[in-house]
Amino acid sequence: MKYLLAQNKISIFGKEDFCPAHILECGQIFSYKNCGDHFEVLSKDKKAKIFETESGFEILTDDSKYFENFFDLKTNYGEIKRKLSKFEILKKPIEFGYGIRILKNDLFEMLISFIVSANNNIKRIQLILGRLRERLGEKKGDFYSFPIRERMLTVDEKFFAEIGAGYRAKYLFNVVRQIDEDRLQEWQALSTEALRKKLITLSGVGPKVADCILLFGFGRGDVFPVDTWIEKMYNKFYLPEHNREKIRRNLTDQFGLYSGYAQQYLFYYMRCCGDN
DNA sequence: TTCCAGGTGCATA
DNA sequence: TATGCACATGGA
Repeated sequence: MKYLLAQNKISIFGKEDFCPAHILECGQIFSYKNCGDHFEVLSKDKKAKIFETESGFEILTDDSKYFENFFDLKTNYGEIKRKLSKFEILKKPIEFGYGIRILKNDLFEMLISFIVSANNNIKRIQLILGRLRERLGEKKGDFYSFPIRERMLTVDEKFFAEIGAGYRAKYLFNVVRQIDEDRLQEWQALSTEALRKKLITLSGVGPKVADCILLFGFGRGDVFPVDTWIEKMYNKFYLPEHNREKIRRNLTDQFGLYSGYAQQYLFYYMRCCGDN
């Protein structure tokens, strides 16, 4: 995919490997808005607006370098889709979600966001994270940044319950006392398995949340987060199985280094047209 | 009213 | 190591 980087703008040429609706609505990010004629995306303390043009898309932002990495623009998704299309089960999902790209989002934001996501629905996750930004973030013009860890250390468990986190309030209160942004960055040096083990030691982080952080933050394509939708998919298209660890092992065995990409096409397809 | 949502923690055997 | 239950909340 061709694109051009300017000071305040990224121009995307072509629409085959980049679709804002697919990228933002496939459940890997919760801080975005469909504004009708454009999308708005928030990541950390930054914002971008995406407009469709005749030849592709334009991403308007103060930090085009950040969003070049965020949207993983250097990776060739045409090639990934070609490789994965060999699997019969992925043909329709890839056709359906052709414009998906796996984001490289902020690590701390992913940690907090996916702890909130556990046993929760996407609408409510968005609501809770929006309140978190408004209450603890910094005002940046017309939006609020995602709060930094230091700011989250200043509130008690009750605060997280008040913004709607429910029983996950305790996890959030604990996890900001276990970890900081610097430590997360350092963990990038670890192997996926070692990193996964570290993440699972954190409060509110189990196998599924760890895999989401690995995929959408650390850019590890060799993980396959198994949630309720993937379990449904597996039971429909593979075998009757409710042990999520077994499902995970079988799917990572099948898709290897491309597990995370396969997972996103399948997840998006199941959520949008699970009845077909 | 009950079920479900991008599950995890903890007790028990 | 494996299984089962409790856990907030709001929409369908």
